[in-house]
Amino acid sequence: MIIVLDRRGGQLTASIDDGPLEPIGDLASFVARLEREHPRWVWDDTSWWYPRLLDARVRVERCFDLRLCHAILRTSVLTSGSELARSAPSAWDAPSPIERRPAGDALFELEEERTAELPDPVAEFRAQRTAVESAEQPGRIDRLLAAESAGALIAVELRHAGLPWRAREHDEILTEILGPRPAAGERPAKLAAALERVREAIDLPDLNPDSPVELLKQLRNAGLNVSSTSQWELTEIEHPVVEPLLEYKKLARLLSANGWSWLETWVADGRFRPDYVPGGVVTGRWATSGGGALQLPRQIRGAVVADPGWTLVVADASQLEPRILAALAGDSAMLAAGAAGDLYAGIVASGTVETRDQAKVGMLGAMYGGTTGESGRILPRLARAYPRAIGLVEEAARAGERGEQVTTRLGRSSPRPGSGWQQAQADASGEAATEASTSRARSQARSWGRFTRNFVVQGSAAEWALCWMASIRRRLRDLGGGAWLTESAHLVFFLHDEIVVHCPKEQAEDVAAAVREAADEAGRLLFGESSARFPVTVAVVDNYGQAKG
DNA sequence: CGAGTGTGCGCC
DNA sequence: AGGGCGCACACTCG
Repeated sequence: MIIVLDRRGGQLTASIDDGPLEPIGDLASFVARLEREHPRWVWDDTSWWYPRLLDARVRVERCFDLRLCHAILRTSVLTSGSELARSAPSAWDAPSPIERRPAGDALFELEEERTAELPDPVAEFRAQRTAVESAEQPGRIDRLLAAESAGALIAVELRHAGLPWRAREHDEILTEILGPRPAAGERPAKLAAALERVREAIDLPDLNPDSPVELLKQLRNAGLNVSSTSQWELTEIEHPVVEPLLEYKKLARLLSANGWSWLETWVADGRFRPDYVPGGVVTGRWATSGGGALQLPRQIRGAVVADPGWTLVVADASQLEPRILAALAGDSAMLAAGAAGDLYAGIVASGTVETRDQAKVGMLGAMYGGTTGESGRILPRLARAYPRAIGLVEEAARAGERGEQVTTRLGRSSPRPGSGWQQAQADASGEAATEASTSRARSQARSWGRFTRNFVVQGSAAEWALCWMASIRRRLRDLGGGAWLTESAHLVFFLHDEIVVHCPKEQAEDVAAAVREAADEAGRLLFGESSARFPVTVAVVDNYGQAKG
């Protein structure tokens, strides 16, 4: 059963299995009643519809998020011949139609106006189905649309549930590292002490360390040969100011990014609720807004504490990206290296490199396009041992340098380079080409090649993660046996290749098993019965800080 | 005064 | 000459 929901003009209507649009009355009771038939709900934007349903304690199993699916179908090479991809940009291509309203901000008029202008979801759904059917392997892109849409549901559920957060533990961590919370406008004791040592070391009592421009000037005055104040450059320098300055920067970073004001702004009622943005990154990874949820430093993860009687199941996929690459390429030698356990250890065991760190640095360099230093030296050895895997990323890079698109396992394609890029390439090969324009074009081409090289791996890994999470969600729901979302095991955090489940203690073992089975299922969804393995590390802990990452 | 830009650093 | 982000802060500009 397919049910398309429409909210144009502020009027809620529904079309069931291609029937006419009819008014639905109360949204939550309508959805709750029909959900028993296991329909696929089709709507313009999950982030508009689903929070309302969850607030009324109504969950749905599956949906198509037309806006997210539209973005995929417009760009994918698999559907590039379709009407949907060839027509002019429409309202469906508009960026982020819904901004979260700060509490108490009355933007009601604005929203009314917007609803009136929304495009027709029924027509859009038909166009999308036609586009999918036109694809060479419709199942591939259809799986991507389903996964992307499942992700949209999960994103709203994550925010609804929130990440359990203890202000008291957070404060203790900050006090331990920075000293007690100071009065407004003052530096915490340990930060002030580090600054004092910096000022002594270069004898500048009124140095302002928070201004990179001034700091750089002063460091150069003091005789340090640096071109920036970044830590990677400072660590190379032998000077008494370096140690205290790096210490200061570390503490200042914690204070400004995740200090007491962060806590007051983003944590309420014992929960941290960021906005997750599925499809927020071109590669298909999620973005977040509000509180920097995807950059939570390890230092403060100890503030994530399970409720009494509950526990956290933390799971991350081991060496996900190189495993994805091995599977994409069907590189049997690399698949074998990952078969026994740690993939990097397997590369060492094969005799390709000497240490685990070399294996890791070399693989990361291959996937990111690193050419210098250690990774550049190791790459030739990897290329000899794993020609298919390394060949796949090299080919993706060459395609990008030619301005071509590349495509992930399930069919998300990289964007075409912008007009500026194409113009630069054209200029460099034209009559009036100069040495400068040629070299600029080369540099831009290589840069785009590094992007497309990484796109296939990062994007396919993001697809695996979506499938993994969707499977976890389904399994947790079965475990819950009818209990409401937050009253049984549920997802509370997601970080590219890592998830956290909050569950009653007695469910922990079942949850751990579900998470592992879901990883196997995700591997099959992407790669069928390949020999690719996707092991996950699972930890059952009281607080997130105890899970080793 | 707010908007926009650059720097630096947190995460994967 | 290393991919993808978001955020805070300093700073500039209108």
